[in-house]
Amino acid sequence: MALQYCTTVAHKRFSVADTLTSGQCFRWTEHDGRLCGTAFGRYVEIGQRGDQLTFYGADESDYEKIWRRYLDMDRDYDGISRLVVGMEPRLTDSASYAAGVHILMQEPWEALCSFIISQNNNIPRIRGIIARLCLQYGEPAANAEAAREKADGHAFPTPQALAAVPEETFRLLGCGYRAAYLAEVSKTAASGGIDFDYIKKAPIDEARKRLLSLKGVGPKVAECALLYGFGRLECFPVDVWIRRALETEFSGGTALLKCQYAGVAQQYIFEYIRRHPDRFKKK
DNA sequence: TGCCAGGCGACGC
DNA sequence: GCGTCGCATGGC
Repeated sequence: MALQYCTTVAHKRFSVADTLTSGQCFRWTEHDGRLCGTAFGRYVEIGQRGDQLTFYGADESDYEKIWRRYLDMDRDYDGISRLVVGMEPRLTDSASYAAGVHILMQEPWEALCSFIISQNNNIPRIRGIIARLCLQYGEPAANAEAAREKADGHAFPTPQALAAVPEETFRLLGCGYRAAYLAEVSKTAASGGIDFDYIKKAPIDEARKRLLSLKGVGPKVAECALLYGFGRLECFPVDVWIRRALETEFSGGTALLKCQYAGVAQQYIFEYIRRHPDRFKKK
């Protein structure tokens, strides 16, 4: 696609591909070696060569205002990695595998919906459902005229847009039994019943309590939304894969689950599992 | 073809 | 509080 602007920045030990395909989000697509997607209403294609990142379709202001924060570029991940490995030497290898993974600062509403949809579901199907929702109900990104026909050129639908969608339509889009959850949470959010700003900065157990009060949001979905959508790096989502890893590799327990950067440690474990799936398949 | 999926709510005890 | 079960649907 012809994109009018591009901005290049350098960043050591960051991998945009590892970050955007590490299970934190379900929207980015890869075309011609670039990661393509929309967040905060802007479309971008991100290419990487070594430490050089190029944001096609983004000017410097877009990078500063959106992508720098979305990709969490200002945090000291080297320091966090050293801290995590210091607490848990068994994570040395996975921390190095996943050294380039940052925690995404996604829009809270998108993260919440995405992980409601993700429950008891597989990633290709989750991606399909979210793509159809965005294409049907999400606004096209203002800077991506040519991407209008594709889901990755659309914003995630607002609570208001989804609140107007009948539950049955969510079913037709493939949501299955999660359709009821999505319909209800959309109505709640659209009527102001979810205080996203408060959840961002509330004491963590209070933030958890708020999300757990929503139908269709259990411990796993709440932890994912908090970690990937509310910037709460102390959260540690436990899914079936992580549970298996904890049972096999960390059966003696680990202090990491309660550390300030538990979510980063979880990402290291998750990345490790992804690279060695045969070790963790269900028996 | 079945089994499984980045789980949750309802229910019974 | 804890264990069990049903749930929609498509990928593999």
